[in-house]
Amino acid sequence: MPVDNPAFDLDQVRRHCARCDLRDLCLPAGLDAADVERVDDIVADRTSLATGSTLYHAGSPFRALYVIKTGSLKTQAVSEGGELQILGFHLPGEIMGFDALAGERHQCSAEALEASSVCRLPYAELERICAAVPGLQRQFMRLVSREMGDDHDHMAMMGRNQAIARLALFLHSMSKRQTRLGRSADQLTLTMSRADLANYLGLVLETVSRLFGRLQEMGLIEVRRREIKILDREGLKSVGEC
Amino acid sequence: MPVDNPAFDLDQVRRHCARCDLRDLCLPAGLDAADVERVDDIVADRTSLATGSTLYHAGSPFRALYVIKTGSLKTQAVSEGGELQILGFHLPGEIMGFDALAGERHQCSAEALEASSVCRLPYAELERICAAVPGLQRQFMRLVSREMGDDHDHMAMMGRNQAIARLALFLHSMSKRQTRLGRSADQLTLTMSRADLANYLGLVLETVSRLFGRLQEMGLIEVRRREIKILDREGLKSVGEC
DNA sequence: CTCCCGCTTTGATGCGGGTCAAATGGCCGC
DNA sequence: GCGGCCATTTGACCCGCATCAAAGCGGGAG
Repeated sequence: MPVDNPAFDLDQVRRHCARCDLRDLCLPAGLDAADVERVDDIVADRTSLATGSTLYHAGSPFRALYVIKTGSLKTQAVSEGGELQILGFHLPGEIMGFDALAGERHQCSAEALEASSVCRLPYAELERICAAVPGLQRQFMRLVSREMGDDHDHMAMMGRNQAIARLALFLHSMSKRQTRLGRSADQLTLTMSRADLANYLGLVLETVSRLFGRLQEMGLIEVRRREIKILDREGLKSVGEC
Repeated sequence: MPVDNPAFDLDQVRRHCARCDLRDLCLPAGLDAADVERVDDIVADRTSLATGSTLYHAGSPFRALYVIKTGSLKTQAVSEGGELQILGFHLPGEIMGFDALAGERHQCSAEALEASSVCRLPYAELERICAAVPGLQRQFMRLVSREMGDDHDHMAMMGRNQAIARLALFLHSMSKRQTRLGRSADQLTLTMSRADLANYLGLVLETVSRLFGRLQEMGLIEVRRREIKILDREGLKSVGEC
């Protein structure tokens, strides 16, 4: 599963939360140096994932949580009837695998949308040091709570029954999430296919494609393949309100 | 907010997780008697809620989590454009308020669908004893994880674009959740209005009403107002698969 | 460079479900 | 028991999105 690249200075990438760009977004946020060190110690490894490779499969036993370091992933569940539903797209600093806790097994699969890397956190050890480091416990809860908030945004989006409102809301929420990472709010690089996006939004891919066209004609965005530039944030927001 | 009824033996209802029917579903699950006692001690109060009354409002500061003891509630969020989205229906044993942790404020409102009661868990104290009681920490995580799983079920439902599949999936998942409570799997008493249900499913209420009719004609369920009897579980399941 | 394959766009058509409208039925207060 | 109100059902119409089909477009392999 881990992809080693001997030509690369692994030590720089693999170790030390203290030097990670995401430290203020991730578990170490708010901890002092000594406690960051303790988190650092339980990170089992920092795995690289190629595009399309799977971090975990639905049904496999739960051992660890993952925090995304770079790249992006999608989570998806398959119903008994074989219907696939994409549950979310996940960006750096976000925690993954939490829905497995209740049942001891992963409830969905996670797949890399581009070359990505994640930090693996064996749950047994995380649990142990959470009890010892109160600030970590709190920050962990915040991350999980943030995931839940993202899920609620997703639901609110699926609730709109104008298709164009869904797409507008999606773009708006992606833009908002990008800013959490310190990236530009107006320049999005979508890493998922139109088919993935359509599934996520509860539409078919042709509709999504047409709607990108419509939003562009309206002067709200500029589309070039998966590169999206937001030209009129307010206008986009109002389209999102049906 | 708390409704006192002096004719009722409060002590029996209000205190003692040890005697609660939900103890195996709720936070005390898996704890020994001494630890259950410690959980008991931090339960600030066991509040009664009348139909339509609000447990917490979106935007209000976060202080406590709640576990439902009896009855049912809905959570809903209002977008900036004033659009309302029902995020979930919540049954006894489920934990509420968790999505507020990330932002210090409640992100959605919670309203009782019928006469209900909840146990209030001040978060600061819960955090404190979670660190001290490892089994509690774990069970707390399980409850939160279960909430997340329910949210994912909701998304999978919204993803189906056949309206009748959504309703069938909803009925199926409610039935499943009922069984967690030891209730009959085939007899549902819906506590939400058709309008609430429609909003939850991303449909309009007329459509929901017609679909109940369709499912009844198909011999899969029996509808009488909000009382639903499931006649053909397998058939219902296959309708849910589009 | 060229071929080929998968992703994306664009077009034409039909139907499911939204919308507007009105009737029915239960429940509560009086 | 009666009247009024709100929840729910039922009906008619029409639009938006799914469906089916085909044409661009870009990127990777050779």
